[in-house]
Amino acid sequence: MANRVPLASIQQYSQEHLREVLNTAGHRLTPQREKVLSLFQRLGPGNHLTADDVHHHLKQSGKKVSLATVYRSLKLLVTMRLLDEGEWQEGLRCYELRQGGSKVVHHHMVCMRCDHTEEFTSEVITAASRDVAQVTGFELTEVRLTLRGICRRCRQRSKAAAETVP
Amino acid sequence: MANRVPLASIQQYSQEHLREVLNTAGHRLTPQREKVLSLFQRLGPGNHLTADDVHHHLKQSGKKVSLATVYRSLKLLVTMRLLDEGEWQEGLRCYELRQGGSKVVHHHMVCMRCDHTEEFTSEVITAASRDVAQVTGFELTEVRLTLRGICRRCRQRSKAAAETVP
DNA sequence: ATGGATGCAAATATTTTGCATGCCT
DNA sequence: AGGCATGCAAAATATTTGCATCCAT
Repeated sequence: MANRVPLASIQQYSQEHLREVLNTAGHRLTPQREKVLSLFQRLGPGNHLTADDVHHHLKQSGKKVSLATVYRSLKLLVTMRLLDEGEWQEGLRCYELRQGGSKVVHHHMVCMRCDHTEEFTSEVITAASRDVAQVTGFELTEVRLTLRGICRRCRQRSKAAAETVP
Repeated sequence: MANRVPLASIQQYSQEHLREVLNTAGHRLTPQREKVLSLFQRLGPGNHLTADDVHHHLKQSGKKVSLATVYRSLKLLVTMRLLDEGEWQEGLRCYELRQGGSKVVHHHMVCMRCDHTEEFTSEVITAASRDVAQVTGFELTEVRLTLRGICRRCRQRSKAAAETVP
């Protein structure tokens, strides 16, 4: 039987595609930009990295890219819609691989206690968002939903603690 | 006929209520904290201010609160659930008055061209969020949805421009 | 060739913190 | 009174920018 590769994680942009995206917008595909993006691809979708994280990861892999360039690259890759920017952990500006060009919308559920982030998709929410946008005459580019609360694991943990010390 | 006051905007916490909320959590109601919060109440809900904005506004009103204290107050008021924190304009950490203690959830629709922000509510989205949370065993505290795109006004403006120069 | 991109370091901007003093409870 | 809160200034972070040099197109 052939190896199975989860469809959802096939998100490798070919170098050619990357070059085209950048060139079309008057930018260049430099080794640094490639390194930054391929880091996100290596880690897979759902990983949230700060500029500093990216810088460290790259340094550890022996691929040195200056922090300034990391900042510039992240900003560019966001405007190129290859990455998404968000603040998932309190006060940290993070980046993640963008999923299939605004087709696959995914949302986040963040535990305020342990900071664990789960992702999910919801047709209902996407549809509802489209409706709202349409009524308002808004041309929708991006739907981002974040649920915050306490995850199952943390709830059970605190429940157990409460029962131990009644 | 008596004066009409839009119900939705009655969001003035009394000093007593404030004091109680803070004291219960072991904090104090200081003039500074009151000033910060009352600024948000003066401007009304739907206003997004950075720490620096708050500092300036207060300074202009003759009420001086040190920037450090503004930072400390904002952080505290967020944990007290009196304010909400978010990044609506690219790269700016902003705060706004929290609406009716997690009962009235409101979402944001941000125009990427003119940065104008509209707010809206959606029962469908709220309900769907609750469902997702329940299925996952997640105790939901906060639902935050942000739609990004181009607002009607900007779309019309660019359409008009396109027609002028065919 | 040539203009955008990078690295470095310096400049800015943002946020946090130590400490003496003040003031809410 | 006692301890949390403030102001100030300094420190720690985070992000941007000027400029000489490099390199993708």
